[in-house]
Amino acid sequence: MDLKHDIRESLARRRQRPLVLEVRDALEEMILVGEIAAGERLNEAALAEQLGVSRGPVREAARSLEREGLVEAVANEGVYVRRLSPQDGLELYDLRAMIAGYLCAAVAERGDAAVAAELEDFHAAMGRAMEAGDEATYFDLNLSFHDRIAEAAALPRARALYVSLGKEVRLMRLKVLTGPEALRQSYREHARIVEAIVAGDGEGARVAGAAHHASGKQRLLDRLRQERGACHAQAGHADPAPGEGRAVEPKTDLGRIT
Amino acid sequence: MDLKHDIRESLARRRQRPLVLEVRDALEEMILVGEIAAGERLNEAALAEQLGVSRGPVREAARSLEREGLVEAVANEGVYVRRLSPQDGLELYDLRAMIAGYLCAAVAERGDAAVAAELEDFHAAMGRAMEAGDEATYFDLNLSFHDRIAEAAALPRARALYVSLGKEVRLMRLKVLTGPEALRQSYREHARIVEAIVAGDGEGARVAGAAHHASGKQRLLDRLRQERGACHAQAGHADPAPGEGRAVEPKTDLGRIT
DNA sequence: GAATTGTAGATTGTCAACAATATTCTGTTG
DNA sequence: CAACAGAATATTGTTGACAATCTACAATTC
Repeated sequence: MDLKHDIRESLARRRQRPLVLEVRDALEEMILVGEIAAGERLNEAALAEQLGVSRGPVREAARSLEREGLVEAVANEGVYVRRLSPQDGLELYDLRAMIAGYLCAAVAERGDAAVAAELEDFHAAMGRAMEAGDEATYFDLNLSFHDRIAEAAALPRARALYVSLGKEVRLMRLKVLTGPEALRQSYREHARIVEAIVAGDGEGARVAGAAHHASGKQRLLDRLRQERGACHAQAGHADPAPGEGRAVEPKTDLGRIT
Repeated sequence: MDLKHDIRESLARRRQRPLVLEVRDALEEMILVGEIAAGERLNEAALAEQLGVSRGPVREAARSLEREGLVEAVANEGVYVRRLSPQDGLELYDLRAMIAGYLCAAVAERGDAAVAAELEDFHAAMGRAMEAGDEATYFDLNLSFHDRIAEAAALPRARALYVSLGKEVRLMRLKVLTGPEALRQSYREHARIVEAIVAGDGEGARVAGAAHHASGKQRLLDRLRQERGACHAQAGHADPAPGEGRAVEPKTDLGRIT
């Protein structure tokens, strides 16, 4: 209900922002935060009422989110928060790795000393957070670090893609950057990236950036294996044929992907 | 006007396809074909009437196209067919090259003999078209060839991205694959791709696929230089400071592309 | 008792009207 | 004649209502 307040307020402040954008942001947030779970349907009327708007903007926002890959629409039935299979997740990591490499290379080749210094500062701060064992701070700084690179590359399409894929990844709701070893590894990889950028080594930056994300993929793989194992062990419940662990089709079987 | 007929007809045939999808396809076609020029505004009411629907579905379709990068919306003003700067075009080619490489590698590593054989057939047919100097046929086969690869890779997100980026590229309306030399070069590069896929050489396929698209980018660059040269020669009009040639104001001087 | 058909409720699909905003044209003034 | 103010017009933003469709449940039939 306070969401409604939020929207109305920001609406009053700046009338030039169309409702559909507010609604899109609100829906995106709900989805990414898990307030609307994966596989769940978005009820237009309910959401419209909750947000204090009519259904039109909600529908438009949903279309937007559909193209971005956060939801999928089924005719005459509704839009569902997308549910990612492990394969989908791995594919997303691959794509993100490639684009990250592209962005890092661009930053390095651009050779902007100010940006390089800024990244070094970020890296130093992350080092301190790591030493202090402050995972939350490290996590935030990590986000900013990569955002800054994406921005500094001056490649708008690639940046948008990178951000968008990042949101999609979040749909899996698997925390991958946890534990002191993971942090340490991340830190080392960041060092490589910063080094290459400072040195103006485009190819090196590409490789370092891609490798960094690839190791994230590796941790995801480990985590998936571990989850699958735990699932089997703790319940042994009718886990439908391994490799088909997608489940929760919106309705018929339009859902199963794998 | 016959578009209206088309839509109504297909609507009557299969009622399960929401209007917004028909409208989206129609708009996309209009844009890609150039019926609505780059920089032009999409008039909701006019389009709605032309297509025989109300403005709701048109608006939804526009949002969809916006996320795909074919149009950009300005608040209280309208949505405009996106106008690509040369930089945008080059960035699109880079992204497409990376993703193409990723797809080719996946196909090669999948090692599906039937797909490999199919691609060899395509390639042979393209060779015949090239010998016959039949550019149109070569062009179509080229499309199918790459579509087939994208499909066979079984990477849905990457494929969607590849297709989407391809549409964006078309916004530039620059024919890059023309002339016997270009065809011959394309054919040679295809040969490398097919070779690597047949051999199951993932890394080789990636490199070959990326290189193929990179040479497309090179041709684009040449073409841009040539256009710029011609433009300067014939008019010498106030070309705003090179490096700032991005522009893309939807309103004022929407018109010049470089 | 199981399967099937019919009906009621809920939800999405579409539309047309109204409100808000931007653009254009015209008349006035310096 | 140029520049500006203001009205007229065109266009987008938003809404509530209606139609079409689907889901779930109950009654009926074999």
